[in-house]
Amino acid sequence: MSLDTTMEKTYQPHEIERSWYKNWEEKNYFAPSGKGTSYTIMIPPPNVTGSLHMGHAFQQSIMDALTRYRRMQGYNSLWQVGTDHAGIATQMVVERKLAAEESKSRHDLGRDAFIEKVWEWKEQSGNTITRQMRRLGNSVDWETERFTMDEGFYNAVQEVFIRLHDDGLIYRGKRLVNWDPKLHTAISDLEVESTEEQGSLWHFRYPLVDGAKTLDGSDFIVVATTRPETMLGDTAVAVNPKDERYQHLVGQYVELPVVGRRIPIVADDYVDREFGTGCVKITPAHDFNDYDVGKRHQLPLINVMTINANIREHAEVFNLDGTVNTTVTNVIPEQYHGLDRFSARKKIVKEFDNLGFLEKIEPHTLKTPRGDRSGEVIEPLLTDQWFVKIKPLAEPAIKAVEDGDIQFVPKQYENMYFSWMRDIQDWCISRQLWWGHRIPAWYDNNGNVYVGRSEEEVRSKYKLAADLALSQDNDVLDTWFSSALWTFGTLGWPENTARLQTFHPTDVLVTGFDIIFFWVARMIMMTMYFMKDEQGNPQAPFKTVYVTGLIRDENGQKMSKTKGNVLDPLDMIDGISLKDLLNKRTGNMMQPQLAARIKQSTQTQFPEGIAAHGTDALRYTLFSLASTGRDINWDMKRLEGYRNFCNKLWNAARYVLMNTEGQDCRQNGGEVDYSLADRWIVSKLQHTEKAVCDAIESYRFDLASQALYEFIWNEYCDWYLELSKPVLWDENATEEQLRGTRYTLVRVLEAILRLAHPFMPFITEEIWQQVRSLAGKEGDTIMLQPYPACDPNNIDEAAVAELEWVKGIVVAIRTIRSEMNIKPSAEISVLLNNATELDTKRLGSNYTFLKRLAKLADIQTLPTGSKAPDMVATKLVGDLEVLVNMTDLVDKTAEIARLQKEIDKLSKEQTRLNNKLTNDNFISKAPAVVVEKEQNKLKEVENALQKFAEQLSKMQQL
RNA sequence: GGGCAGGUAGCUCAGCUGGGAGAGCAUCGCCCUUACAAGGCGAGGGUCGGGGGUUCGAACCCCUCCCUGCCCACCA
Repeated sequence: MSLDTTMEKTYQPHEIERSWYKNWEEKNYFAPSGKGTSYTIMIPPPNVTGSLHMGHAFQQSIMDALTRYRRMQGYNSLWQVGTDHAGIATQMVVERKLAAEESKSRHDLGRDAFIEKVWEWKEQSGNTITRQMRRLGNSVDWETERFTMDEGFYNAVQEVFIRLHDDGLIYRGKRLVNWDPKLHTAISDLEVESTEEQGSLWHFRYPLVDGAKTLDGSDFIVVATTRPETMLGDTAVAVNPKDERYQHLVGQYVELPVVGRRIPIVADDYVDREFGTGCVKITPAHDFNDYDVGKRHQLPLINVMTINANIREHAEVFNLDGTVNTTVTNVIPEQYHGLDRFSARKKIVKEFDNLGFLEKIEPHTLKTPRGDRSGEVIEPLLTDQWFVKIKPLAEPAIKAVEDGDIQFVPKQYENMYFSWMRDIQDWCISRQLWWGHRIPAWYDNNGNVYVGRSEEEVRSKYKLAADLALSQDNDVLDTWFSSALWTFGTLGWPENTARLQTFHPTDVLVTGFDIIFFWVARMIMMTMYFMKDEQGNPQAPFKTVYVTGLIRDENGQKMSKTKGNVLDPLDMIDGISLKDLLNKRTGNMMQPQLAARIKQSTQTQFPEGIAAHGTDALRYTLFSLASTGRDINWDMKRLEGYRNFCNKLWNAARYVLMNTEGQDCRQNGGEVDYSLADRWIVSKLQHTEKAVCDAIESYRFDLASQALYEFIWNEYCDWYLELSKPVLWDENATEEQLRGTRYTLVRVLEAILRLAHPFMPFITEEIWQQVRSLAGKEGDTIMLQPYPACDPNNIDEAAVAELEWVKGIVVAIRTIRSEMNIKPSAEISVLLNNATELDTKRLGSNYTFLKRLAKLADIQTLPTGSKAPDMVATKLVGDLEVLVNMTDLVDKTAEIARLQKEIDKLSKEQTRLNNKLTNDNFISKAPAVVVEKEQNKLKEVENALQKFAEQLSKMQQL
């Protein structure tokens, strides 16, 4: 063996990873080959100004493994990369920066200058995430990188908007929408999160007029509300039509206190008789349910709030069709003007109290709607917005999943998809932001709307006079509107490009369950509307949606900045000092008061900071934890374990190189004489190849990584490398034997590298480069080598059985050694009793293996008729008795205890089997094979028991 | 209120269409054996959330309850 290999003693990932990625990218290996069947994955575009978190690392590792796997299998593989402009999120970041650095708001700059700032920020920070993606080893096609606001996407977005509008599927109207008073924009239903909060239920008296009385003679009715301030906009009180208490009052009026407006009492099924008082104040302009009630009863809409959710000086009054209502008074008492919602609430409650109209206040838990970005309480507000009429788009999208054209993995997410899609509401797509795709619509001074690509096109399309003044809509589109076009927009649509024809529809979408509605569903709808196959049928954007779980911290908590438990994937790759980690976790916090606790928990958990583990270890950990659909509780110990695994593979390669470099590994052919171990490991490799491929095809990356791990560590390293030593170090070995073992060592290692490459791209490439020529392979990179496939012809079941026999004996002897406290250095002799002809034959051909692996002075069969020595320790391998000679090492008590333990275990098993086999029902009803199996087991157990019992009594007599 | 997922060793999780439970880490021994101490060899540890049912046989199928997490929904 030569020790002059160039490999370091431990695996040092950092430099290797950097240089290989650079090499791959420069050589353009990530680009589709242009040959073979196409395979496409579209990356979920991360926020352009964002940075990589564990969720990205997880999903991208999976996409990379799939892409590398298919690429190696010869598919024309495209992993499309790109980033998202992320409207609200990006705009907020830049606004915050602007406020912090220049104490300016976006309004101080004005729209054009602000947008320019965002572009600057995008240029400046936009490559953070792409740089991080390179560190992960992602084999994305960088040459065709896209951005959701690049020129091509701009065209696609306009085209989609205009066509949907012209097809009657986009409309504009004054509607009640979810309004974020902090961000000053409408948001969609999906961007509203409801949280359970403690509030009150206020009971207000509304005086009846025209002499009306309740059944018990009161001249007022009592309404219950959680939002007193909206009473300024009440336009009715509703009761249930079946409610005997109030039936007679339907059609009567109350006079709204504070405001003095006469409003009707109406009957509506919406009202629950059991809740509150059974009387509900109706405020159609500030509550979604009330809006619907208002529609049914032709009530006017009175908006009492500004876009800041402050009380207006004059209410805006509208009819249901959005026209201005001039008959209802718009007066709001002066003392409320300009108050925010919550101050107004207090003041109104106080006023009711003063008037004697406050019946009572009950504590009440309610669901408060909050904006997912701002955290602000959302206010239903009447505004002019653009909507997509979604039902016609949803129908084919539902059918595609029903028919199995699109499959979710795991399947249970289909239910989630269906339940949302079947009850889908029109999609509000306009946002009152500046950063995004501006809506391609123009208005004249009379409020007429013209939709088109440009002012010029609009003028000609609608045949407008040249002097008609037009101005473009100020709003931008919901970010998800453009990302919904991702699968085809990135491929050149609306042009019918070659890329579009080759790579669409795509194969699999890998994403988190949290954006199934936001993105996946909308992508399916949009794609199916715009993309058609040759027969004109709608095309699905992808065949499979692989839904990943969330990565949580070791306690199952969601990782978040405020909890201070965020782990940066790059820190696990490159390592980070405690000091830097603390800075990262406590610096720039929105709630600085949390810093102390975060500091403490971080110090406890990472007293030394985080060590560098390398990309491959990180990736392998992610794969091993990726059982479908489950959230992952991150475990640093697992990461360490897989770092060790990388090192194991590295050292196995070192061993192989030490023993093969400069030697004949049959690169040029030649006769070979394969050892049992050679034939065994090649057979095991076939099984592993099948297991790994099957697991990848079914998206079970945990099973794939486990099969690979077990093969490499427990079979190749633990047994095969050890078994190769007696051959390689045997002075009497023939050239054919040496060649056979070296050949097998190298070839199996080379296959392992290819098999593992999709999971651990860097270490496999590095080692592969060194074994390539020894393994007789051509090619510049492992990336483009064929993926190993199981060949049943290479499976030698007889060799597998025989090697299992060898392992059985070796393990039996090791166990005796350990339990009898025999020094590892002591060479012992072993006898095999009760040996069959086959045992004897196997012993003959595996003598040197056994001697070396069990560290024996000698091993032989006990000749028939001769008596075994008295002082032996016994173990059974099937019917074969393994006897370790203890004459010089006697510890009678230990052996008696050991035998007793064996007997106890066997007795239990015997009882169990006996019970089963004396049960007539079992004998008569269980399948014959099962009965036979159990009978054989019992025979074996009884046999073993007898032998141990004999041995025990012998020992006791000594 | 409706729906989904999960509860298996101290921890994190596997367990394919029912035939007495596995891995990694942790723990406990023994070893610096010439690829690897980021290692080697061996050992201990589980009433598979509770209860009931189907079955010769249940971690797995059915019913029921308990706990955890998530999604959806208008109770003012």
